[in-house]
Amino acid sequence: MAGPGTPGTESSRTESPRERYRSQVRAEVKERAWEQMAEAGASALSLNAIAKQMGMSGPALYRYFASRDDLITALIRDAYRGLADTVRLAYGTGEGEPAGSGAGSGGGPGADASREAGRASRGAEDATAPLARIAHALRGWALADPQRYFLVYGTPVPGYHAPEDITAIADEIMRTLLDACPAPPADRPATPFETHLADHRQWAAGHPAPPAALRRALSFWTRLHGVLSLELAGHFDGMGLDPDRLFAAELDGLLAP
Amino acid sequence: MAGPGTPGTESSRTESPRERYRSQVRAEVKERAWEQMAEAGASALSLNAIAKQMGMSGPALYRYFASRDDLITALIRDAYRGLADTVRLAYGTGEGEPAGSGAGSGGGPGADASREAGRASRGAEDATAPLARIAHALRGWALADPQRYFLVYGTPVPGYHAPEDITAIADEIMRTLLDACPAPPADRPATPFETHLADHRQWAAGHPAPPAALRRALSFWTRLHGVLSLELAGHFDGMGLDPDRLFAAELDGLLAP
DNA sequence: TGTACATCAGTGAACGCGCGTTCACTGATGTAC
DNA sequence: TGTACATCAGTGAACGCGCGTTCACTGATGTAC
Repeated sequence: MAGPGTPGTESSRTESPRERYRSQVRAEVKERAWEQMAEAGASALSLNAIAKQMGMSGPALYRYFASRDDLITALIRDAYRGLADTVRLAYGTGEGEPAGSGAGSGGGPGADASREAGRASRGAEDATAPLARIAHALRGWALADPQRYFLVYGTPVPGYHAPEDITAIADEIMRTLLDACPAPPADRPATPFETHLADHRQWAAGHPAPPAALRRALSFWTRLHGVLSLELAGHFDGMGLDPDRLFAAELDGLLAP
Repeated sequence: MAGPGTPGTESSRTESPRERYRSQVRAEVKERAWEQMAEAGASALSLNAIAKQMGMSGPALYRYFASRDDLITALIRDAYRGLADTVRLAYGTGEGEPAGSGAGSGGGPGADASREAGRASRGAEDATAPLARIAHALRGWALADPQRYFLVYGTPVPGYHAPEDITAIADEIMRTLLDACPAPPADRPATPFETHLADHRQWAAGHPAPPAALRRALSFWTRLHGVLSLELAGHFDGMGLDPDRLFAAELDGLLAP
């Protein structure tokens, strides 16, 4: 269940040369896969096409992925992992992923290192600043590769159920959001919906967040996903408005009372 | 460009028997297509499979649709049309689409008829009531067939550009939202973002809505899409919370100041 | 009312394609003594 | 350091599949005189 200190997706300490090579090829296959997806969408992903692009024969890829579905699942996992790391990093350090970063990475080593240090060094900042940083990091990550975002939050494939280790990453993302939600004034009475949430918080099991924070984390998630996914899908394109400002306005409304 | 009184998608007045038959078959093809999409997603849609299911040979369908893409475009158009009609109807009458209505229809005759009557007969209702009605109708429409909703607002196919008549329907939806947005107190100063919107309102060209209403219509759209698309994609599934209440809460927050 | 013709729905065969995947095999790389 | 063996990456041929789409044709339905 993704304990602390989980190593990066591929490379791990003390690999043999062969293992290193395997990791490299696996990584390149995925990179080509992302390129293909960016060009024609997830449904167009083809093992043979990837192999050809890499100068190999089709069957060769079966040394690295058991099947096409296996590759896709790996991509989904990497997307979730990258998103979780981006969010966690933005929460912890005051900066999101470096602006122009490509689709690859997945938040390798170094993510853990600077986290707590960053938090401690900040003085008394606005209580909502972490959420704001997360929001911008999230958007940056999504804009860098919209199809990657949609692989996480886009149109579901009717029969598909993500394996447990992926849903664990999804939970991790929600926990980070909860971590980032400021505690509300303790005297305010809980709304009926907040009470409902307090009674149905499987997704926040074990987290000390109070009802109002549950509510806020949920709103943060659903509202930002709303603007962001419409932007990524191009629905604002002919409208004339500036998506940056729309996002900022939505974020403002979210952070203010 | 979808003027007033546009007839239903297929059937039109004084059809010859052959034309009627054509319309029926076209409609059945689409119905099977929706079924197929509901089972395995849009990418799995196959003309041959539809033909087999209808007891015909594959090439027969080319009498009704010029190509697979042509069929998909027709489905997208119908989805937009159905959504626009649902929203317009909810705005005009005080009721959304009848609860259990299937994927077919597309808001045939009768929609225009009862519209204005319904508006007139209501007394002094809350100014936000139309938006609330639209919201619930929207959700009902989406839950009735999630893949249909995602065909409109889901993961985009990278190269695809919708034909003009479809984007016209999208505009129509926005206009209805603007119609439904209550006028704000005239003395409140516009926020910077509202000013920006007032200066970049291509999507609201010709509509008399004031800046605050533009803002509200946009928020309505993005925020409801946020909750709804996450719900439809199943992201709330293991979380324990009640999607009905989450939606209601988000709607409340949207309608209150 | 009946005949001649045009329209059009649907068929079956065929084409070419690219897909995922299996299999037996070659050749290079690493390991053990 | 050198030899014997095991591991494993990659190949090429092959299988079966279903897809979209074209084409020449049959047979039923509608239309004109």
